[in-house]
Amino acid sequence: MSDAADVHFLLDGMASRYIILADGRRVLLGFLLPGDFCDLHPQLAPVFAHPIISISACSVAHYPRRALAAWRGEFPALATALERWCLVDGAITRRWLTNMAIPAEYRLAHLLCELRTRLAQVGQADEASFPLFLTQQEMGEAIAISTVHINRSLQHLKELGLVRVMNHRVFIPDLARLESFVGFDSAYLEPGGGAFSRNSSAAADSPIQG
Amino acid sequence: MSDAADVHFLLDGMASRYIILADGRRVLLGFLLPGDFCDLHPQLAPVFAHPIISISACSVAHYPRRALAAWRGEFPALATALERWCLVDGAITRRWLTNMAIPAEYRLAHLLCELRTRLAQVGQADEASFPLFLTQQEMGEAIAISTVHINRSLQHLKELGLVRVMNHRVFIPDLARLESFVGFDSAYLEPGGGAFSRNSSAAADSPIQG
DNA sequence: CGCAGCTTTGATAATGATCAAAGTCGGTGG
DNA sequence: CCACCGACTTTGATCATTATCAAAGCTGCG
Repeated sequence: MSDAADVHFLLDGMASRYIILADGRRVLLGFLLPGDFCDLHPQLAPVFAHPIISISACSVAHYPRRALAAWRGEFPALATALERWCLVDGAITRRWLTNMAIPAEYRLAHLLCELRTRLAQVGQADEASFPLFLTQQEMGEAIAISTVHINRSLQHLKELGLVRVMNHRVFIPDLARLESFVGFDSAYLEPGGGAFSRNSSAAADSPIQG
Repeated sequence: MSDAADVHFLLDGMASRYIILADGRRVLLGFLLPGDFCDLHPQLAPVFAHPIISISACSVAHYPRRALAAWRGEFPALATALERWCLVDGAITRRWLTNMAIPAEYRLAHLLCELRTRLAQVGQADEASFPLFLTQQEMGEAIAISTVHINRSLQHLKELGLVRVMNHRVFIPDLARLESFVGFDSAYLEPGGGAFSRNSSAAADSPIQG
């Protein structure tokens, strides 16, 4: 079907970039949501490619690389879109890295905030809930936490009344409270957005700022 | 001197991108070595900028952003260089993220391997040694490990005979052994390089592969 | 029904953080 | 030249977070 020389673009579903460690463990390096380019980078350097798995059923569009390269000159808007995605992708990765310094429970809450915001950007989430087809094991692989500990962290978030989960859907009774709990600021996900965040006052004990 | 609208380019020294957590801790998100662009991204989205500190005395060149933008069309090679740097930068960040899943000692060893390779690329390291002006605290901030634990991990690497440190210089008695210890593969740092790694056989117990 | 995959729970172990204090070293001022 | 100071490193002791192991409950599905 699709050629290795194509560029892929996720239309629907959820996928993830990953890497396998020597001991067999898998590390998820990011999630791809509808609208994201799957493999932009490899056009310059195949060696950078990370394999991708689908998390839920996905539909994908693919364009010949050559055409894409040509379009970049012809349609500046496309070039901007590509660059924009590179930037957001990089910002997300740096945020994940930043979050490795905060405790498991916060990292999990942050992941949920991030996914909700990104899904909302593509019309698949609102303030109160969003679909999530990750297993707890996959969540663990994404934020470098054992499955057992994910389970306990999630339970604690539930006990705190910050989230609820029902058949593959996360419910958030009070989004502002959840976001303030982790000090979540969506600025890094909104390159077009203003330079100032809405979420200006995080809780005094929330682990992130900046 | 330099205008906020300039693009900066590190000529000499070492600098680091960082973020400050709510509890005051600092997280280093990457190191900038000679030849690296300091703040390419912000031209599209100021909100993504992470502050930068100099680790050692640095010299920096700055170009007006507008000129750079213009040059991109005019000189494809420059455009390629910029993209190349974006890719390497992203690859490094993803590798750091990957490494958060492996134990402290390996993470530290990996950082040393990475810095050596990058410094070698700009003629500031050879197989046996390289200059390093990081304090142990800064190393800890880079790989999310407490200062005390960095000290102990480093000591252990010394005991294993993998590294030695003398006045701001890291000595590596046997580079192949150190790299195989962590399963270090420099492919992600060499976008121009072949698709296959030289370092094909990592030690059976090394924590990274792929 | 019964299996497979996922979640949940309990118990124990390991990694790494934190706290406190002492030791080293280079530089600076008297 | 020496004493002191500040920044960094090292050590010891204790604590916390998180991993690991093992087993039992769930749940959807063939």
